[in-house]
Amino acid sequence: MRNAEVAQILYEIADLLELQGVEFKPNAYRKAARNIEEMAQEIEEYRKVRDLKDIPGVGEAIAKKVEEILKTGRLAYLDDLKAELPAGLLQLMDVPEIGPRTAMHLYKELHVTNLHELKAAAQEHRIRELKGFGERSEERILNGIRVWEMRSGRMLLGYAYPAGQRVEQYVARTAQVKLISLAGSLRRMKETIGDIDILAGSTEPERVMEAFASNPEVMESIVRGPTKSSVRLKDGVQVDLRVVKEDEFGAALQYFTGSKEHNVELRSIASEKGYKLNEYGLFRKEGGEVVASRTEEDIYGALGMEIMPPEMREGRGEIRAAQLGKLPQLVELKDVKGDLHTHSLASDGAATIEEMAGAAQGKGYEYIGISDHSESLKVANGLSPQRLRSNMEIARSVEERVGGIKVLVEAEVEILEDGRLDYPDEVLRELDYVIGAVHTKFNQGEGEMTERVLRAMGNEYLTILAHPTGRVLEQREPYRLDLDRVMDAAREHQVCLELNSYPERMDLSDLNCMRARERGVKVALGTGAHSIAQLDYMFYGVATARRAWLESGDVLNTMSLDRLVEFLAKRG
DNA sequence: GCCGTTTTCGGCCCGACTGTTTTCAGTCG
Repeated sequence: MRNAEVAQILYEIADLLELQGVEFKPNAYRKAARNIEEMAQEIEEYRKVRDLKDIPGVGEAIAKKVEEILKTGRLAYLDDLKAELPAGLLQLMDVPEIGPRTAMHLYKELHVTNLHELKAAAQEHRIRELKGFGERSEERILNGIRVWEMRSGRMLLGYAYPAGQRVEQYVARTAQVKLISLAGSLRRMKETIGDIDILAGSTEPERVMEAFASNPEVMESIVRGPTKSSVRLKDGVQVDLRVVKEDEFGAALQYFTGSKEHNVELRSIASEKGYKLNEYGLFRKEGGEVVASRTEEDIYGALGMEIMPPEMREGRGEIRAAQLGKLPQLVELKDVKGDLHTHSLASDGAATIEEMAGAAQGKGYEYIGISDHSESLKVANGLSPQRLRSNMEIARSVEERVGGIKVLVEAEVEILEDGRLDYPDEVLRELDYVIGAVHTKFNQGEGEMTERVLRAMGNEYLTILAHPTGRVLEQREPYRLDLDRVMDAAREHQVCLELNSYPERMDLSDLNCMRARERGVKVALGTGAHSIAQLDYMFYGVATARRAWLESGDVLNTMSLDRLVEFLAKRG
């Protein structure tokens, strides 16, 4: 059983307990679930060598339950909990504005057990008759259902970031805005974003709120207070704006950047030190005078630690590292010396090799890898060996014409159903390096898929495994693959795992990149760009690498051209 | 249910906003 599946069961327990009005336990279960979900190792392996109680948040009781889950694949306790309440009640809590209290209340008073019945009850005006509810609450619930029905999931970072920047710049034009920043999960560069958070510093919040609401991209206003407003943009995404005084900006930025787990941890440290931390500042508990508030550096500094980049603030050990002065030197965009995965007109790209090389040179890259698809991927106009060779010649001549950039000729080679590569070795040998990728037969079983990928990695010409889990965010689950074995093989054969920066992929994920780093497997950054504009996706790939605590030395293409060539020669 | 250089028992982050309230409960982030 996978860590995510174990965690899922614990999350479900938390939701059910919360529904029953049980205090504190839900959070205990969630904490344990989250730590299991994010473990570097499969919990089945972990159990063999260590005590489950060594996992933070897992004590006597949860350890026993996890044992039961791992042994039997299910948990009697969860079955019992489920038996006490209708299954659809959990679904109610997915509707914005409906929490555990409201869900339970509606169930007890109106016998509403699922979304369908909730909608009917609201439309028949039965909710407004309840004590504690009114016309407005009923409308709010109906609106919540509409939003729930409309929303297709979370927004991808690659699209949310530009949207956030647009709104930020719009608000920033207001004269009363002295300081402004993106905040929340967008500032932490999470791969998907629930809503966009923006923080402004100003002494005239009403004017800022006015400007915010006047943005032509705004469809409706959700809440409007003196310090907090929320709107929904025409494309459905929610944007929250907070306005604080300038000298509180640092405290507020820290607070609204989060994550929740990071903040909870930081607050308890503040409390241990005799302080109280909130969005207005760090205060002494006794007397209440301000200790720090103006900048984030001041806050973290007063708590006895270095400030860490927003991408790290996920409550994954960064606070401890900061206390010890052992924060990593995260990789930066400027460290990247070239894009290792791009496409040209020859297969399914939209630009010529010359145009791609010119754009790469304009970015200050030392090299670019042109990796068109291999022959069997017909939908992408995959190249026959003959066309591949003519592509190589074009690349050489481009190199001479454009100058100042090395064009590496490679290919994104299909890993066939049985793990063979789509070109014979004598063709692979001619390439500067080889990227292997799975684009077909996603539905193989875990054993079959793992063997397929391992066999391909055993090919001496394979340098990089592209988008190793095959997921497409919000669309397709990763294929069934034993990633632990793949990572072990990657280390053994010196194969690099790709962090494909295409917003829909972002594969490996931040957590999987962390696992790669811990195992000493190098990560190769590539955009999979099909056009010149998409070369910019490198920015998001670097951000994800930073979320994985990767340093420049963990990433293949921070190498200079000379070192890269040396590295490739050693392999092939 | 978990956890501990203030605790092995008694805590468990904290504040804004909304709606239905005469002082607060629920939700959200």
